[in-house]
Amino acid sequence: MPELPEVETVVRGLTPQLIGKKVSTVHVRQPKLRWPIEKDLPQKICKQTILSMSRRAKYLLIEFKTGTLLIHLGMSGRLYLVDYTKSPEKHDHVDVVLNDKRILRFTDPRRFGCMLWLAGEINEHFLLKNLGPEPLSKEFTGDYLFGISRKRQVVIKTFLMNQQIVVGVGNIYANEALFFAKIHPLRLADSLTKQESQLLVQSIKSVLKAAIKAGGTTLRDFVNGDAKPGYCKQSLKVYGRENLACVCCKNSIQFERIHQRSTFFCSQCQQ
DNA sequence: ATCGCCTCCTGCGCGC
DNA sequence: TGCGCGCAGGAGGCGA
Repeated sequence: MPELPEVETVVRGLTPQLIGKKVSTVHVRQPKLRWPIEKDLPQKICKQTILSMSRRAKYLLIEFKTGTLLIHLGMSGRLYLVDYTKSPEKHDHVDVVLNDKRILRFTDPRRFGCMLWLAGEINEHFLLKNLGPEPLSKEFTGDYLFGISRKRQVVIKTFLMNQQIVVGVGNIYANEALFFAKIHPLRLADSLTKQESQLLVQSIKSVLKAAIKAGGTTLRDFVNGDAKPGYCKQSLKVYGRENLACVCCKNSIQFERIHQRSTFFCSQCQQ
């Protein structure tokens, strides 16, 4: 489900609901996630008050006085509030029960997500310390992308999805941003000109901003915290549109698997 | 240091 | 209707 816009949507939806709430109890039904949930995680956050909530890359961060709860939604994770009377279903792995009789519930069928307790300086944590800049920040510029891509012999699409280069760009938005920038996904990172780098960075920013504005992209059954369907499949210009007409030149959209990931592009528009 | 491949896991849609 | 197969929004780890 989640790339940056989806995670951002979840954070924005949940933050006002969670700030100031106190954790009553925590139920961990399935600790086997991407990294196992530590046995003492419940006691770390019980009786503590949620101070704030934020996002770094595709990680959700819930801050308490003594540390931070870090959550990643993986491919299929969801984090949402339910009434405490709603009984858990098959993939509802963690319930954080709040003092207002609501439950912050973590559901993740594929279990590629994670939930970790970080004490102290979070940016030193191994999952966070090597992350690249936020795509919507002022540090992410055409000059930056141009510089960091020199001598890099990886195809540009894979390069964009490398979280050490820039965070938050997943498979859908990598496809979309390359289409907007008219850059072929199989180009080597090193081959981009400065001008193309500028255009690509602008494309990434505008694609992500539009998706955030719409509340994330809905594929299959994803709904955000308010149960709004969000940015829809119809807004995507290339992703999932194999053999359909390019919105720009009417040529048919190509499909290719690049590094095990579905890639869609217009071979006429994207050079 | 960089790159490519494999892996974790379940659900779903498709073809037979 | 049921079965087997391949694929799905992520990303760390390993060997070359």
